[in-house]
Amino acid sequence: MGVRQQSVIAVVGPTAAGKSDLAVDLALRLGGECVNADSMQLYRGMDIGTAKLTPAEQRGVPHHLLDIWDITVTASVAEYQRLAREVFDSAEVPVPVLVGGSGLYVRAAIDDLEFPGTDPQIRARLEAELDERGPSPLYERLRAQDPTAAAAILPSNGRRIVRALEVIEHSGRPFSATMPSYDAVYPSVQIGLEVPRPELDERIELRVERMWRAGFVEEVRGLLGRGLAQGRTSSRALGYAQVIRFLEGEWSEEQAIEETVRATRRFARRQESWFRRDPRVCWLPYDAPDLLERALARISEHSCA
RNA sequence: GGUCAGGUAGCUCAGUUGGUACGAGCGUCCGCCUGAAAAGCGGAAGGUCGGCGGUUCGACCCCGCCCCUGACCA
Repeated sequence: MGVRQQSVIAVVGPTAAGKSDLAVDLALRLGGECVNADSMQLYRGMDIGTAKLTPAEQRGVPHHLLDIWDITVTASVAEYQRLAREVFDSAEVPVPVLVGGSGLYVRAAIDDLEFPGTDPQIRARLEAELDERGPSPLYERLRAQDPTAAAAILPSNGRRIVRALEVIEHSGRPFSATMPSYDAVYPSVQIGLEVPRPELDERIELRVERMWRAGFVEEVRGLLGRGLAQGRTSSRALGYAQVIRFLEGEWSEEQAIEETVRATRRFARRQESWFRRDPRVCWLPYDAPDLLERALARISEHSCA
């Protein structure tokens, strides 16, 4: 991995805060290019429900890592990390503007995170066991094999227990469950967009309604014909999961809308708590009239005073 | 006007045959997060049990009156 001279600019924050637009503004001013850090916008065909910028909205700024995965493939942070770093390292991208609300993806791109590999066989076996017996026996095993990891993972979190056991078995080494410190491999300036809760909640509701008016249900119907329901990651995307339940007759359309709003708000809270934790993020009010100038100022300071 | 059902956490509702409300789901707040991360997981705060009076050592649970909601009858 190369070490850049020029910082990576990252625009982070909760969903519906206006990250994409600010990223384009920044790219235009800095002669940069956008790099997507939104796990769902990586999928081809998931446009309306992920609030993907249209070509017109991209305003001529090149966007990387959009539409690169088929909806049937399972997402992978490690794979994303490789791709993002390829872009960062490319000479043709002078100023990368990383933009997206997937916290882990942002960190995978810029920070010192190493993913210890995966083994489909082991994974499948552990997952089957989780299905049959629940997390307890798996957790007991983890406690015996890697007490440190066990201490950091809750006994009820089957998913993380499985991954820890997978890593131990696959790599022969303990699963280091401790969060790495915030060591950037790529020098970066992170701009966080801050939105007061009531406004954020309202924006989310409006955005969901706008998606429906824009033909979200039709988009999902089309994707179902291309295997959306089989996509392990894509079928669980916010809004998509809810529309699927509507189309399968389990929920009314009203219910699907309400649930999408609710789930999106919950997600936004999780995003906030993820990004809040990172001391490097420079928070700016999303509606500041001079938002762009302030963001540029932070970038040139290269710090968050 | 009468009869019946009901008024318990922000919301929808459990529950106590009288002894300090085991409440639940949702919502809210907070947190965790290394190959599914728009996923997965955890914690906390919320109630003078409609009002007033009575019976009782003691009432959210019993009695009376009142207020509100819904259904039905006139």
